[in-house]
Amino acid sequence: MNVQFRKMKPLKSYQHVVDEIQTAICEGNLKEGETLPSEMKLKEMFDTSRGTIREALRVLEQRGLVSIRTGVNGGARVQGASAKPMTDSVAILIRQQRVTLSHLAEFRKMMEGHISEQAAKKADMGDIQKLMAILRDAAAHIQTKPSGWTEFHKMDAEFHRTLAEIAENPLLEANLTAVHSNIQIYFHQYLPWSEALLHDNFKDLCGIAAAVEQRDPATARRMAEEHVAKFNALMEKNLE
Amino acid sequence: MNVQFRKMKPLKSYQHVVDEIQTAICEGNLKEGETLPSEMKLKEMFDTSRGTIREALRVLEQRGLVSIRTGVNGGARVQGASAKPMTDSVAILIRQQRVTLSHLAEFRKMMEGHISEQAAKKADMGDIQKLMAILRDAAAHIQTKPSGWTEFHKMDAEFHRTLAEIAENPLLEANLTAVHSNIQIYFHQYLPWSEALLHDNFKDLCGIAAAVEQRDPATARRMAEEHVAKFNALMEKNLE
DNA sequence: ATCATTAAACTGTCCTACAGTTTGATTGTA
DNA sequence: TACAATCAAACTGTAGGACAGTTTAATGAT
Repeated sequence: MNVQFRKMKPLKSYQHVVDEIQTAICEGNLKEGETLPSEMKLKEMFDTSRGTIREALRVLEQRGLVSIRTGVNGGARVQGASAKPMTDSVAILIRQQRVTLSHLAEFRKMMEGHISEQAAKKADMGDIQKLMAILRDAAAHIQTKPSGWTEFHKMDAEFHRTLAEIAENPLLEANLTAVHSNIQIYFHQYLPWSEALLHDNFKDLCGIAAAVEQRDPATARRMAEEHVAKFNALMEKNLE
Repeated sequence: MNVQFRKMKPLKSYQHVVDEIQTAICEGNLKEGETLPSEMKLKEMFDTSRGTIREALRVLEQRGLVSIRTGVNGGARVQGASAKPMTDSVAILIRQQRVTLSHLAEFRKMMEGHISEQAAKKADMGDIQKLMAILRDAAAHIQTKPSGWTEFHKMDAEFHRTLAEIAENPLLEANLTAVHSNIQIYFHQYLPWSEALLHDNFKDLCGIAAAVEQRDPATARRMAEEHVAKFNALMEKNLE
C-alpha cells in the first residue's frame, strides 16, 4: 500500500457546478468581464434547481471569481485577479484577535523590504517613470487642508503596489494588497496625521524610488524596512 | 466635504445572516467545536427562509469559519483557525497561471528565511525540544522503501510549521501553510525523490535546527534560504 | 431634444415537498 | 450478556413554483 485512497463521497451538486465554472474561468474559456448565463439558463444547462445554482454562485462570489449584479443585463460577471479573498481571510484572523498590529507590521516589513530589493534589481526605464509620476501626483496632494490627505494616502498605496508589480510576483502583490487594506484602519486611527508627517512619509518614498532608480537593492530594502518600522513604531506608541 | 459617503444599499438578507454569525464567532460567543442550530431553527431565529440561511452558511463555509455535516447531530460546526481560505486563493492564482512555481518558491524563500531568523531569536528550551523530536521522528522514516517517504514529507512540513509557530506570527504561519499545500504537487511531480535526496533534505533541516538552537539568526536565515533555493533549482531543472 | 414612464430581464426571497445521509435507539439473536 | 442487524429521527441536499425588488433600455409625452 503505497497510495492513500480517498473516501468515496458523491459530489454535492452545487460543488459540481462550482468546479465546472471555476475551471472554465481558470482555463480562460470564460474571460474577464464576460457575463455568465442567467440563473434560469444555468439551471437548465446543469439540469438542476435554481437554489443549487445560487449556492454555487455564492461560493464563486466568495472566491472573488465572479461578481453578481441585479437587474436587467445583470448576473454573474467574471472578475479578473482580485485580492479580495486574501484580504478577507486576513481580516478574519484580525477579528478573531489571532493577528495583531505587530504581526501585520512584521509581515509587511518583510514584504516591503523584499519587494523594494527585487524592484531595484528588475526595474526598467518605464517602471521608474511610473514611480516618478506617482510621486509627482502625491506631492500635489500634500497640503495643510486635510481634504487632500485621502488622495495622498491613495497615491502612497499605489506607489507600494507599483513596486510590487515591478518586482514581478503576483503572489507578493496580492498579499501586500491584503495587508495594506487591513492595516489602513490602524493608520487612520492611531497615526497623528499632520502636514509634517505627510512630508516625512513622502520623503521616505522618494528615498526608496531613488534607490530603485540607482539599482541599489540593498539600500532599497533597508529604506523600505525602515519606513515600515518607523510608522509602525509611531502607531504602537499611540496604541496605548 | 472631508468624508466620503457610501452609497446607501439595503443589505441583502443572507449577508446580514453571515455578518451576524461571523461576528458571534469572532467575538467568541460561538466557540470552536460548537454546533450552530439547525437550518430550520436558524430560519426561525432570523425570521427568513431556509434558502437564505443556506446561502449564508455556504459563505461561512467558504471562509473556513464553519464546516457542515449531514445527518442527525450534523449541521454547521464552528471551525478554529484554518488556513483553508488562504490556500484556496493561492490555488486559484496558480490555476489562472498568474502565479508560477518560481513565484511560489520566491515567496517561500522569503518567508522561510524570515521565519528561521525569528525562530532563532525567540526559541526557548521547549521549542527546541519540539524541533528535535520532529527530527527524530523524521529520521525514522528515511528508508529505501518509498512507502515511508510520505511520512517523512509530513514530518518535513511539520518542522517548517513548528518553526513558524516559534516565530510567533500566525499570519506567517497561515501563509506558509498555504504555500506549502500548493507547492506540494510540484514536489512530488518534479523532484527525483530517492533515499539520497531525503538524506539531503534531512541534513538541511538539522542545520537549521542547530542554528536555531545556538541562537544564530543570521545562519538560520541563510540555511533556510539555501534549503529552499536548492530544492527549487532542482525542480526548475526537471520542469523543462 | 429631454425628461418621465413603463416593460422586460434579471436577482433576491419565501414556501413546500421530498430525497439522501448519519446517528442513536431498538430489537432480535447467539 | 454481548453483539449484530434494523429502524426511526434529525438533520442537510435538491427540486419547483411564486412573487418582490432592482436595474436597464425602450417608449412616449412635453
